[in-house]
Amino acid sequence: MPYWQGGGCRGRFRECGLKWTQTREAIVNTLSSKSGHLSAEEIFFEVKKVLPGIGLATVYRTLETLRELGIVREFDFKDGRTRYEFVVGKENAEHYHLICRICGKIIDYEINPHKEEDPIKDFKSFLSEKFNFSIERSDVQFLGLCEKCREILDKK
Amino acid sequence: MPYWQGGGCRGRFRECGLKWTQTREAIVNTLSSKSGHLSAEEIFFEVKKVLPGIGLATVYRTLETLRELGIVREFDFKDGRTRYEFVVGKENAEHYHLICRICGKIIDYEINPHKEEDPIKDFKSFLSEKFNFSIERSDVQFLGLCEKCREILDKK
DNA sequence: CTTAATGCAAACCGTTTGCAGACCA
DNA sequence: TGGTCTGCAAACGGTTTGCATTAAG
Repeated sequence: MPYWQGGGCRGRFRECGLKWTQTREAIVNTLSSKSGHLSAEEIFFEVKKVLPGIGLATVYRTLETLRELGIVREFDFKDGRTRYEFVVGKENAEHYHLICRICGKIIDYEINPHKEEDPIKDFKSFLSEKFNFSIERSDVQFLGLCEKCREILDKK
Repeated sequence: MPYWQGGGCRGRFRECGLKWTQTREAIVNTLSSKSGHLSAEEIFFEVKKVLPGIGLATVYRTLETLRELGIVREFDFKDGRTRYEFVVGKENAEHYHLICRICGKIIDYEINPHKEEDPIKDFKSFLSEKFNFSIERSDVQFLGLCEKCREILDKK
């Protein structure tokens, strides 16, 4: 059984005086098993398979709690819905996204802080110092054309 | 008279078979005179001072057109509304934003490509090559604490 | 005179909220 | 048992759309 089930997350909830319910466990399990960037609705339908009675509002409320606890992270890919990603086990990892403006494909480039150095670490230090600003997290997206869509465009 | 009024933008509109109307001119003038990151509603009320009969839908439709023409750029600062910025005259400039999570203040760090080199140019080249992806524009935001809010927090 | 652009109001849609009932500690 | 949490449905708010009218070229 993965370590966070009934473990890490449950403990974090309890420390904060929050209750660990089957609904919350189901949502955390979905987030941790499905990789990628899920929308609230996608999570809702996924959890519905296990708990058919779940409500969409509960998913939103749980996601907000999970975000406050640092268990999930929000992303906005400008498609009209917020997307969520499970970050337990990679708390300090940095994400960089390449988003294709044609097909919407998202390439996730992730830095494992134990292995590699953040490629824009120096730039962050520079900005922190220049503006006396404490950077807590970053949201770095590059928009453009993926390989396939560029090939299709080139042929036209 | 600034060069874009009845000039650059008007020409760009005509080239595309689009009409240059007083409404569009008023919106462009507002965008170019008010610096910063305006929401559609802020633009709406600003233009209303000159054209009281303007409708909010027209502002949205015009902003979409301006975005397609590359005259404005969209930003999402996670406050629930899209923000727009006039980019004529700084087409190749890169923007980096520091956003305070307490007061919402946005520090805009802009690179003038004629004077300075993009601080994350190498990282972009690296990603482009690694994923065979053409980066057209970037959206780089750092969230954290500004000087004042950190001082307030420290005193507590 | 033709076609695009506008204003209005209603629709849209992701998200939030109020509340009565259910559940965890 | 007491305080959360949940599901439901209604509300919310930024954005979009349909349509009749107006205005640009």
